[in-house]
Amino acid sequence: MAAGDFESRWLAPDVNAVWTRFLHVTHRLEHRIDRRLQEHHGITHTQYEILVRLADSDERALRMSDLADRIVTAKSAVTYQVNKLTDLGLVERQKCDTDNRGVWVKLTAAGSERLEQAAPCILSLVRGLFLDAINCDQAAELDKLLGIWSDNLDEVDRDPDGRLAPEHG
Amino acid sequence: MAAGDFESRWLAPDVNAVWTRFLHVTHRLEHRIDRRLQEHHGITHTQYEILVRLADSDERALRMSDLADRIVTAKSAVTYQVNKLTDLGLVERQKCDTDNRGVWVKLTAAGSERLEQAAPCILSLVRGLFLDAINCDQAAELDKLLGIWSDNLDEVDRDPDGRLAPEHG
DNA sequence: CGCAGCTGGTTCAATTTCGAACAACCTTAT
DNA sequence: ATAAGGTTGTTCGAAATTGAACCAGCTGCG
Repeated sequence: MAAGDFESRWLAPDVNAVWTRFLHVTHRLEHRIDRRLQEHHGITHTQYEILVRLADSDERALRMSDLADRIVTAKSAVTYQVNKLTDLGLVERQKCDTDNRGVWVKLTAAGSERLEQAAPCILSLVRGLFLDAINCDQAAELDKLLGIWSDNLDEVDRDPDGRLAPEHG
Repeated sequence: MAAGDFESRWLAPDVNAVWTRFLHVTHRLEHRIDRRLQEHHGITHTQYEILVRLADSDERALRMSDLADRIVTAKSAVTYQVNKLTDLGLVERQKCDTDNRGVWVKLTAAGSERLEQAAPCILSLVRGLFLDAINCDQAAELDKLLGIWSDNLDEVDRDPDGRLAPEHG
């Protein structure tokens, strides 16, 4: 088997190591944040992310689908979690005047408060684990990489099985 | 509120953006790989990862706990998935002679074959999405970052709530 | 030896996620 | 107007994940 042949079906060992490590680290990060959040603040990482996205938005409200896009889950999962958060009083649904199908999910005062309680704890964790390790240049570099990956994902979303663009065509 | 005060509780906007983007991209990647794997090869990403870890190991076998560490899930999830893979004939359990509690999970010929079928499909996706975007220097840089993050995670695992080392102590 | 404590793996109930199916509503074209 | 096609959000059943409880076997110390 030719070297190029090998390369085309498998990954070079070092590159493979980076990928494996990437998966491993992202999973561990996710896991650790989730655990900290649940133990100290009684909410899931998903729920926390919903609160954050809402707080970051104009009017502190977002549409269900918009939320689903931002936290990258199925719509049904958003319905499920918004129900939970509503029960907790951290979030409320409001009718959408311009679209009768639509629902605005809005952060309540209690939700805002809960977020402000939880955020420092999580942000210090994220800083300690993730951000303190990189300087400005590296952050910029990483951001650039993330941008490219994101664009690539957009492209794959348009053409999930890569039929349209066969090898640099 | 002083600027430093703000900084200590929240993240600077640009750094925050990197973190948000990181979460978003990693979730999308995960999601896309999972989907491709299920549609084309009828196995989950978790299951695929198990096969990969086994294939990468001496004797093409690993202990249950070892597997749990490598794919970063609860032990019970490994039990569940190994049962599924056993039903599919892709994996088999073997007694451990040195420890009667222990179980070796071993890749079967069928498992090996299935992995060889699925791998190119996934690797080309990973390449296209992730790896082609980075050159050697960037890969090295990323690997270094991942190493630091991993070390930080090790440290947090030893001291989950950061009581022992209060602020650069 | 014998017993306390630890580790490896499974079982179980509870939680979360997913995708498909669905109903309601918007949009566009004719 | 109206019919076709796309969106929005919910419901539902199936699958996956988790942590706690548990048993069995190892380890170390008296």
